Amino acid sequence: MIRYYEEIGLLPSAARRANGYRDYGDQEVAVLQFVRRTRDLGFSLEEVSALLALWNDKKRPSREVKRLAETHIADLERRMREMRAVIKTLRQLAQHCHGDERSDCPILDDLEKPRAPSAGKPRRA
Amino acid sequence: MIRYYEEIGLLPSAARRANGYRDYGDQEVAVLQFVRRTRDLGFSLEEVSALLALWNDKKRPSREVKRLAETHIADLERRMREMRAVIKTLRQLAQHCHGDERSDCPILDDLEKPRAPSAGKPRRA
DNA sequence: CTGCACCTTCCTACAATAGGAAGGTCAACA
DNA sequence: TGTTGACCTTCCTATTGTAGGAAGGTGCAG
Repeated sequence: MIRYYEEIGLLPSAARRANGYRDYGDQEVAVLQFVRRTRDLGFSLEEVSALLALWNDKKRPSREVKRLAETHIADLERRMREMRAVIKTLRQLAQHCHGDERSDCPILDDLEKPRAPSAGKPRRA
Repeated sequence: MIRYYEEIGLLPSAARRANGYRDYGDQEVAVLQFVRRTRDLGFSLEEVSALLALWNDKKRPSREVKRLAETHIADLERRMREMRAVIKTLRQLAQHCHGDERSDCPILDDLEKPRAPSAGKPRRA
């Protein structure tokens, strides 16, 4: 993955030791940790790239960082709302299903119906 | 996408008209709607495939359908918990950031720190 | 010396979807 | 009648990140 990050330009090319191995010092490790942390917080690699740039630019206004973070939060919140609606729908369906030996099943009956649940675009939230 | 579903065996090969075009009757359209609906509810193509099989098997016990649905619900709920934790963390970070011309930013300061937020595996929920 | 654990590059696959390129088909319209 | 335009067809590539195999090099410990 680190090699991939390097390849797409998210990370600068690492320094090499005499044997060709990548050489990571404290500074480089800090960058890698930064990337992992931002990834853990759900930022896309593109957003991580932007955050790295902001991180490296010691004089940028904090407004820019905050804006990026809030855009991401809004995105996560939208996805969470969609997810919540889906869960609600599914729970209702499951609730009405006997779940025993009988073959009639309101879950499948409902899935036949072509209506949409909530939002349209993102299928897998 | 339909062509892809056909290719991976999710859907049976569609009947063809004289000119080679795929021919969909009411039954086939119902299957397509079933797939779209299950996709909208966040089931993976593999799960959709299983649901289709259950749908086609008129004599299967509803228990099996319910089990599949509940497994999926549990999965969605897990992902939602992770998402909620991430959002909470991000909101706290954003809250302490001035968001103005000043360059000091607690968001970036925090991102340097290598601790993990909650779960480990799924990065992009 | 040998084995083993690492590293290197290159390439492939995965989940799903989107869309371009090149070509065929058909109905409508002047 | 001819042509335009909206479809369809297949084939191939890109996308977003991650995972891992294959083949080969490096270096340490026994």
